[in-house]
Amino acid sequence: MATAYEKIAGGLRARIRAGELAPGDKLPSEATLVKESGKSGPTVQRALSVLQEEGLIEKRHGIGNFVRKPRTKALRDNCRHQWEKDRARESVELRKQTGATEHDTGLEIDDLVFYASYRKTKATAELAEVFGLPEGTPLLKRTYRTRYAAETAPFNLVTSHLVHSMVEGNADLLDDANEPWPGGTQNQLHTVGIELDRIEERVTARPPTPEETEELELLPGTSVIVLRKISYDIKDRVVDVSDITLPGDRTELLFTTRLERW
Amino acid sequence: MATAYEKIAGGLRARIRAGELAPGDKLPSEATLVKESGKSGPTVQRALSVLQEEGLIEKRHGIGNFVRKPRTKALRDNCRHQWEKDRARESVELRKQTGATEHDTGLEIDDLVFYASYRKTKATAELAEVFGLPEGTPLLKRTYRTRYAAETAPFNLVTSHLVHSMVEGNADLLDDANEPWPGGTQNQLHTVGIELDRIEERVTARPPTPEETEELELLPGTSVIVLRKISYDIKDRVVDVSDITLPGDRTELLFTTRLERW
DNA sequence: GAGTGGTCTAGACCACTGT
DNA sequence: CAGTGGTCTAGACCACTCC
Repeated sequence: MATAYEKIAGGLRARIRAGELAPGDKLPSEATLVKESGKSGPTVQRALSVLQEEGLIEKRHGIGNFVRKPRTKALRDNCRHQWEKDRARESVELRKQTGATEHDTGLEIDDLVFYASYRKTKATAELAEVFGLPEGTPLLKRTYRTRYAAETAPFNLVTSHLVHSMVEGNADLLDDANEPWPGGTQNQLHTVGIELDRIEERVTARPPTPEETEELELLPGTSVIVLRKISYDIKDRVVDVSDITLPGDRTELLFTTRLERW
Repeated sequence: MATAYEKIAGGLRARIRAGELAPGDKLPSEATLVKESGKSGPTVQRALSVLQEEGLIEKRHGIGNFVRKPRTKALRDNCRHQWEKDRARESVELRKQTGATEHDTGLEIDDLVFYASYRKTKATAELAEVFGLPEGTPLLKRTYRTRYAAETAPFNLVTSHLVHSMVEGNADLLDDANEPWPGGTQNQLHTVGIELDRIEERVTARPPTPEETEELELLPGTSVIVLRKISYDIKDRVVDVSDITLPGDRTELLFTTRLERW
């Protein structure tokens, strides 16, 4: 401790936490901080980049440094799975009205823009183990991007894997032109006689890769939530393995665990 | 784009991803990189600090820079709640054997070291809203640290809030000297006639604060998972609000959602 | 053009690690 | 002590934003 840049960063951090510098406020210019601290430009910049990595400030080139505002978080509720299951056997008309994402966000379907792309692949060793199938088993790999119509960045990156032999009975399921599919994956599986029993979701967090930063338009000082979702059918087979990347500053996951009564 | 430090970082990142530099391997020394790149020392250092923030490398002062190894993750399974509820009415002897944490990690109770500290506080505006009670309502604030006996850093930071008037009927519940309490919070609540109906867990992620980095002994380039756990009793009252901070590189949360049959 | 942040250098000096 | 990374400077020059 007590390096020059840590002192400068610590002073500013204290002022931000005390509310003296409120979210949205402009920090003193770097030139000012150089004068006040008596340290060099690069040292002041280092202090500021520490605060940026902590997610406390946002640097805007040519404008100034600002206290970062908390972003409103989109909720992703695990009741979405039961909700989607309930609708999987409804009529097309009803299913067309809204999907699970709209259910979470409370938005109309027109507020969302949706991209999907399918590809046939073979199971890697890692995926084969999760599916409990031999390496090289044909899979259908599906990638999705969903974003608000009003924004440019998607709010998640999704890669889903289905077992090819389980879904090839319905040729419509192999063509990404049919996305967005009314009723979602659970309805798609229903068309080939698959009913889900449970969904496992494994959650962890890490700093974003440069590619994720790019695609999700993340600011420096943001983490990503990484979610692996595994769907089991009523015969206890793994039918879908999805990897989902979510921006940590814009996402909140909600899981409700109901307990049996005494 | 295509700045000097980005090029150097990009080259090393590519070599790491290709496996040419495997986890645990030592990177070329900074002096070597200066020669190879023809750039200055600080520029090379900047490239390396980018990779550090991404969690790709680990800097060891006086030794070298190394490709970071993935850490083994402790699993936190939401079935722990039902498991804890089932044990809440068992005998003391049985409850003493293991707690929910041991259940998750598969460890013996002697492998864990446990700290707890209680304090009486008043509800802030934010907590009051979650509890659905007036601001200033007396609460029992409990902070916990749990760590492996073999390690120095705790694997989580927990702050739990109970409504004081709900638990003061049993004086033992107000004294942190009684921790670790066999059977955990659900048994504690059982002693004052409270049965839980469900648990809501809200999960998000962000970079750690300096204090969290310190307490959890996090390396630069690590995120934290922030979990707010809200416990509802069978009368639909909020009885516990806990905030839990977990290291992103050592933790995996597992949530299983069971679906109703058609 | 004035103001602000971003990149980069060349080199000094300090601190930690292992022999 | 040699090797390696960490901090810091003084100043040059570039890039973006706003007026």
